[in-house]
Formats: sequence, C-alpha cells, structure tokens
Amino acid sequence: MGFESMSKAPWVRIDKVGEHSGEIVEIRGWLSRLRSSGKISFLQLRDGSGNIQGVMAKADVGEEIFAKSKSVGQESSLRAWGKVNPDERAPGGYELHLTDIEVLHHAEGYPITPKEHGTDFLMDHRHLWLRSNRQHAILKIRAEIMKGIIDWLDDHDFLRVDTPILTPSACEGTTTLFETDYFESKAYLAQSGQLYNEATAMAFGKVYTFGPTFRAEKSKTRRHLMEFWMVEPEMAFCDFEENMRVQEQMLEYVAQRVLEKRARELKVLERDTAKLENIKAPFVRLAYDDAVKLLNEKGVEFAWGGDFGGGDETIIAESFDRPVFVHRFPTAIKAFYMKPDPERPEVVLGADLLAPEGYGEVIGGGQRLDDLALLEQRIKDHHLPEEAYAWYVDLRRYGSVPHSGFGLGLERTVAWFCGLEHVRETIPFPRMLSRLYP
RNA sequence: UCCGAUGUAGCUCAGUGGUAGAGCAACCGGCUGUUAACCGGUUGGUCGUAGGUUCGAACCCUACCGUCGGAGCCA
Repeated sequence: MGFESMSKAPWVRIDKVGEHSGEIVEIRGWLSRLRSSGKISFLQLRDGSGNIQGVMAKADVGEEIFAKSKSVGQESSLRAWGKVNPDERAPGGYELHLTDIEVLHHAEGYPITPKEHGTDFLMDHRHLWLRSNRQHAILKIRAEIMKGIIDWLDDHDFLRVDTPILTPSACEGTTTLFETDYFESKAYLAQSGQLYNEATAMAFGKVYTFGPTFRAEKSKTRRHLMEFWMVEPEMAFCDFEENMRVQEQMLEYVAQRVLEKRARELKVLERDTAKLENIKAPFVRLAYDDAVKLLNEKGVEFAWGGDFGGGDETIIAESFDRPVFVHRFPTAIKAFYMKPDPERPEVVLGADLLAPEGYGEVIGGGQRLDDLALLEQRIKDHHLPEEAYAWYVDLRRYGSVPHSGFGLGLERTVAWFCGLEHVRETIPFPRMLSRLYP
C-alpha cells in the first residue's frame, strides 16, 4: 500500500516522540485499546517501539473524523496524525492530540482481550500474544542478554565459529535425539556443539558457538524446552579454574548491562533487581563433596555418587546470596569427555553453575580430557561407536593441549533475569512436549 | 513412562442429583480525561469423548482423550 503523505508531518517512532514535542507527527502502528465517550476518545497506539495514547476530541476535529475513531477494532492497523504534547498523566510522558486517523485494516474480534487468559490459550495465540507489553519486555531482555554475551566474548578475543545442527550421531550418547532422514541415511539434530567446538578451538584458540540445540527428552517442567539456545565457548590452553573465572566475569557483565540498559523492561516485569545486583564475581565455589554434606545437614537424604534433582539444586542455591559453582562431580555420572582430577580420578574437573531462586543449572562446563589413551578407553567404557568419534580422537593425536569450555542455557538465563515462572515465555515460539503450534 | 490436579459460552470461572449461570469479549445505544473506563440492551452452550447407575446426570461410576504441575533426564 502506498503511504503518500496527507500532510508534511514526519513519520516518527513512538519511542522518539519526545524529540518532536509540540510538533505534528505521524504514527504508524496498531490500536491496542480504545476507550471513548460521546465527545472524546482515547486510542492506545503501539508501533513496536513503544506505546502512546492518542486523544481525539469531537470539538477539535469535527463530526466526520471523530466518527472514524469510534469504530476501530482492537489491533486494527492505522496511521495517526497529531500534536505531541507533554502530559504528566501519560505513562510515557507524552500524549498525541489527534487531528486525523486512517485505518489501514479494520480488525474484528481480536482474541486476546484486556481481561485474564490462561497460559494454554495464550500459547495457542502466541503469534498475537507477542504484541503485549509483557512479552515485549521479556524478548527485549532476551535480545540484550544475547548481545551482551556476544559483545563480551568478541571483546575477549573469542571467535564465533558456529557448529552444525544436522549431525551424524550423538555428541554424548546419553540423551535422546531428534532423528531425521538424510537422503539414504539418518541425521540427528544437535544436542550440543561441544565436540565440534573442541575442533575449532584447536584451530582458532578461543571460540564460541551460539545457536539452537535440540533434546528429545520427554521433560515436562518449567525449566525445559525441546528446542533451546545455548552459547558454548571453548578455550585452548585453559584449565578448570580459569574456565570458571571466564564464566563469572561474562555473567557479571551481562547482568550489569541488563540492569543498566533494560531497567524499564525489568520494571514492567516487576523484577526485584536487588537479586540481580548480586550477580558479581567471584561466585561461590562448592565442592560436590561439600554439597552432599550441605544437603545432609538440611535433612535431605542424599548419598555420594548421585546426581542432584531440581529440588536439591534449589536447596543448595538458596544457601548462598549469589550463583554457586558446584565442582568435582563423580566421574561416573558425568560425560565421557570430562577430565578426571589427576589427584582424585573418581571426580572430574567440571562445574555446574546453579542460579539462585530455584532457576537451577544455567551452565555446565569443565576441562576436557586431553590424553589420547584415556579418551580411547573412556569411549570404550561408555560403549560409544569408535568410528563416529575418530575425528574427535584425532584432536588428541595432533597437538593435544589442556582445554576447557562451558555451555550456557539462554532460556534459563532469561527466565532467571526476568524472574519468570517458566522458560516458555523466554523464546518467541517455544517447542515443548505437547506444543509445536504455532 | 510414573504420580497428582484439571476439562462448563470466544476468554476467565461459578454451579456437587431436579429449568445452563456471571463477568469480560463481540454487536447496538449513552457518556468530554479515560487508562482492566463506566452505564443500558442484544447475541452467545453437543457441560472433553464414549459407556454405565438413576424417574432424572455438568454433578455419581468406568474407560479413553486433551491440558497443567511434578518425577526421571538435562541447559
């Protein structure tokens, strides 16, 4: 459709109207809500950048134009012209005194009304729900976290080298994978870029991959999605301790940046920002052995050698005022590529980062096994197909070095920063056990 | 896969054996400062599905299906 100007008024984004105070401007957007009386109507307008209230008085515009304002359905698209007026009553500080509107498309029966809705209904209408203020706040914070992570890594000499999504086999062999046809053979959707990262780290030194990963586990909890985004940095010549320092510095930077740049969005979500101020290095370091003792002291029956459940993680995390690294897990419960502690081979040089407030494990990482013979042995012990891992073993054959890395789950981090009940709102179109639509 | 909830109007819910209800949305009308606007009216139902008990079932029983939460697994 053509947008030939009805006037000389400039088209302005709502978040920039303050630069045009007192001037006539054009807004292009959607009607989020309409209230009207006999001689005055209030049009809540949004254009993706913000919200502003347009006010139209019959006495100012006349019968004909005023009539147009009374028959606009919720979420109709329109152009609106009016004078930008500072007003103390307006949430954004400005109102638009309308002189005219042009409805581009009349919407009728918009399903998401100003009243309450259940989550399932809203998820069925996710394509429309994204228009709400709350979803805007969450997804803007998501974007800020992603940008913060990327900026920090790029500024610290990491090279983004993304890894494949279609893979020939399991990276870890333990979890369920989504299978798809790959011409005459099978391919699997990647559950981690980890092993490929080790190859690119040997090529470029410090690398990261940032993209979607897939788990076909039938998990039905507030912390799980079938498709989620993960950032996975990997560093050559990096030991277990340095790896944790990188993680805490990166997270501190991202948290402080979100607090600074997305204060308005955090307010929309009514987030207690004091909880986020605490995301400062150094984080707590708690040996697995001590975590077991801590659980026992709190009355939880837990034997050395087991893995923590969601409830256990919450108890551990709530014992501290900042994120906690739980390190040196039993070798038997961790992946084959983790490096055993040379002084205590029954534990590995790995650490999970537990977020406070019950958000659980947001990072898993550690030092990788760099010894050729031991790696070959562990692949046998885990009954993994040797041919499939030949290239991975090669990395220990040609210039093996100590190296470490980690994977941070984006959606859990977003849920944590935003203070959400469930990760499903942290991604535009969540993929869950019983949801593939829209 | 297991455990526990739950399913009634487009939405959120009430109704626990005797005529199917409310608020909101939609539609019509009224109102000059609303901001989950307000006031009056209209429209709107295979009570998840299939069987059973009963004179009579949204309600009691059985099975199945869907959804939600949790466990396991993980980020």
